[in-house]
Amino acid sequence: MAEIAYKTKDCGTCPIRHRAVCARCEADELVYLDQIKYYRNYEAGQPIVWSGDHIDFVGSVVTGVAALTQTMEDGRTQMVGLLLPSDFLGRPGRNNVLYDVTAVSDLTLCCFRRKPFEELLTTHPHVSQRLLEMTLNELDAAREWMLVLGRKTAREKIASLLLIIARREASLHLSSIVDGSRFDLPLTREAMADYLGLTLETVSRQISALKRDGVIELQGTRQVHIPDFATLLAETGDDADGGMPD
Amino acid sequence: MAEIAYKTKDCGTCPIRHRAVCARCEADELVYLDQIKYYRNYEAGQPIVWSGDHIDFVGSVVTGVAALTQTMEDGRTQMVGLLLPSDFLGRPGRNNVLYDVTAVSDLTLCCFRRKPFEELLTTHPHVSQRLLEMTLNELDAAREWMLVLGRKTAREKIASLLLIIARREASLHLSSIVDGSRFDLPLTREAMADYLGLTLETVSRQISALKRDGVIELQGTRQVHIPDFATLLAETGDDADGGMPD
DNA sequence: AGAATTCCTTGATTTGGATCAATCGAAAGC
DNA sequence: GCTTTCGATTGATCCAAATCAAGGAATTCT
Repeated sequence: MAEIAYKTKDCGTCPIRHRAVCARCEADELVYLDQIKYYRNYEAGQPIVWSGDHIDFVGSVVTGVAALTQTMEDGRTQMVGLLLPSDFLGRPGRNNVLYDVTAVSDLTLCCFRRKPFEELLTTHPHVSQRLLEMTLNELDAAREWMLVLGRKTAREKIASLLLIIARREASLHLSSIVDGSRFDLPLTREAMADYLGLTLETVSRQISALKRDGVIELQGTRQVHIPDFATLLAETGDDADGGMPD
Repeated sequence: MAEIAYKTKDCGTCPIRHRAVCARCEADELVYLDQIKYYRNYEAGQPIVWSGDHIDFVGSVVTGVAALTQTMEDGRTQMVGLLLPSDFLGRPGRNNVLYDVTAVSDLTLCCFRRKPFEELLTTHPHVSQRLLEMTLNELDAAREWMLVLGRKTAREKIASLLLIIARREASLHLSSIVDGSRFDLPLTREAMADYLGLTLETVSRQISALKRDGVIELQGTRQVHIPDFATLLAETGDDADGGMPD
């Protein structure tokens, strides 16, 4: 079972605290958030909540990876959300979860009890504005994902996923030496298949093909090195610019 | 080109005005919204904005259907948003559009100039809370759509789309005699294909198959009658309950 | 009325990815 | 050290949907 640790220490990647609260709030709000904040730790593979469950917290990923998945009656499953560090989990105003949430790797969540968090939303407008911004970003990501699911080939799907992960890795290590061109895949082949609407065999074959063609290099089965981002980008089928910012 | 009509009359389905503003605001806010509100009309097939364009308004669909689509270099396209009456268009805080937006049928938008609307968001917190709620709903819809794109068969995809449209139609005529079991498809076969990640031939074949099997009835090519919702639901592959509310 | 266009249907063939099946390597348990 | 387990790889075969192709029905244009 998940160990629940009540602490008040800072969690480096929490976007609510750091961007919405710290940046613009007064000290008393920090104290308030600290009072309703706690940490949850999960091991790789553990379920966090099941679809339909009551849920009394929201939170964000501090370390590790969590996945939202939907399952059909006959067992077909599709991942519909991939939560990396700093991503937000949970939906204010809803009591029940619509998706299965599982820890894909070892995972630490920074959680807030839902009721007081919802109160904070009504009393501190910029928190809900920050949440709106984050949700809109997530919607944009979901729509890019739809293009991947609906129209890309297996090879393009794999290339797209590798690029997404590489970029996220890079953004986590902004100020460091790491360039994002070498990283550990946080997903099994099966999880990648669930993300991309493929089978794990096809994922394995396409990764082997990309390796054979020199687009990526592998150390063991999980550590990826991208010798040239442009080559990988060309394999995704996307435009070179990929949507200009603001 | 789009006719831009400056009017102040009420638009029946605008969720910002009716749910977020009318329900909880004072009269002066209505006046303010009226000052920045105007209508745009488009004919079926007309583009509204292209990906990358600057956009200076947000708004919501009053009548008709609009689509957000993404296009790859080689012309493959995927619809990533289907906007029916009462759906919101545009992203506060972003100057440029990420998707092509087109009128699928004749369309009327109720628009607000973006800058004053964004000011309203900061001065009237419950508007941004309402917008958050709407965005979260859209994200849920996007995630259900991902399951459709990633894991469903062509037949299940068609059944799912028909059910989505039937439900939306029904919700628009809540208090009327119409039961949603008979409606006009607002989409061409090609638009349905773009929605579902299929070709238009496959869409046509599967619709013919559902008709042959008595799941749906057709009057001409667009008017659909659903004799029994349970039968159609069974064709979607979804759970019978389909995610319980709250 | 006839021609052109748009939307849809249906048939024949191909193909990319699923499915079924065997094997391998690394880590964990006894 | 040996076995079990879990994740990954690779091969052989199959099938659902794509592709290629021909027409049909309804609407608009001339």
